[in-house]
Amino acid sequence: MSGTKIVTTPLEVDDGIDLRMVELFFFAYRDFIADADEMLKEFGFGRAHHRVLHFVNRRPGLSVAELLEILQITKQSLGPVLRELVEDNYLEQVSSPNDGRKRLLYPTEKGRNLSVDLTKRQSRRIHSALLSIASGERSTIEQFLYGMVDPKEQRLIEQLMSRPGS
Amino acid sequence: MSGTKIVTTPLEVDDGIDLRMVELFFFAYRDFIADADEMLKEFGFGRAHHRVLHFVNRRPGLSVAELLEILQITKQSLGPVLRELVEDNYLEQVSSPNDGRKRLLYPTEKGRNLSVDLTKRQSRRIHSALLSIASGERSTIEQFLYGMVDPKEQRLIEQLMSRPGS
DNA sequence: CAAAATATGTCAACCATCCTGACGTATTTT
DNA sequence: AAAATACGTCAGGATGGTTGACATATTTTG
Repeated sequence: MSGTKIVTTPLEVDDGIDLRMVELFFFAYRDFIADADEMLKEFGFGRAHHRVLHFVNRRPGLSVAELLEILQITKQSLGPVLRELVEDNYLEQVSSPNDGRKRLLYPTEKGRNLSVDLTKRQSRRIHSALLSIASGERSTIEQFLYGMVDPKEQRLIEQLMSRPGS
Repeated sequence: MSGTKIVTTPLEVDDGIDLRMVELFFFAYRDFIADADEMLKEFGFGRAHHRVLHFVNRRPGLSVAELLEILQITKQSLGPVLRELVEDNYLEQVSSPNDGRKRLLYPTEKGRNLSVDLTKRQSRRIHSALLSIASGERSTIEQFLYGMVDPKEQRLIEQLMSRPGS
């Protein structure tokens, strides 16, 4: 009854709601991801392929289990994606010499090139966005983005982004 | 043959690839959107509902056609989403007094409240990310995010983020 | 060495969210 | 009166994820 009355005033910046930042962040990401999506479509791939390609390139020799852990998806979802990437020669699977059960994932040169191209495109957008910004303030942006990550996850991604770990 | 050789060296920051920024941006958005997703799930809603709710709150009295324009989806995709939001009393549809064909969309108080709650949560994350940053540098972040948006779209979203235009 | 645990792959069924195309209806414009 | 517009809806399909169950190869354990 009373709760169903309609509201005619636009939602505005108040109550400490940082509407502007929320919307900017949304639109910025939308266009950022579109760069890669567009390129992937030409290859008949989707975002799942992109993520797999990226992390295998970041950590060549990853096992399937480790990849699932990072991506937080199920084996059954990964299956087709992995198969396609291997069939089209972007990745290869090699039985681990230490533990024959494990299939280690490596990019081919073709896979490395695609990964680089995808990242380069996204990187170019970032670069041009940074042009309008004083060179010393780059670290401010990094700090902000890092601060947006869940504190629980910060250590994990720190690790992921740094040197290959094992 | 030669192109299928496997690569064992990890992808690193070089060739002007801003790998760190690309990954930070990805993880930052992942957690940013997770805030809203989590809350939406409790209501049985998805991201499509979120976007509709948001823009109707931003511009009460929007027509269906205008909404489709903003969301860049089809009428058929919007259909079920709109129906659910209306059924559950988050939105109402009112025939336009000027043009009876148009159904203007308004949030109910319930819809306004949910929209505010969703945005507040995302805003809180932004706020805490900004805490570690010198107060004067907020505009740097804004400038960066704005610069990430397609130049073609910048005017459009500028307009969307400012006053209701119609 | 036999049994249990692990790593992976695969089959089937299901669900959500988008899509295109076609058509119906109410309303307004010409 | 006819045409165009705004909206809704029905049918069919693609994608990308899910869970459960089961098969196989390999390693670890008792």
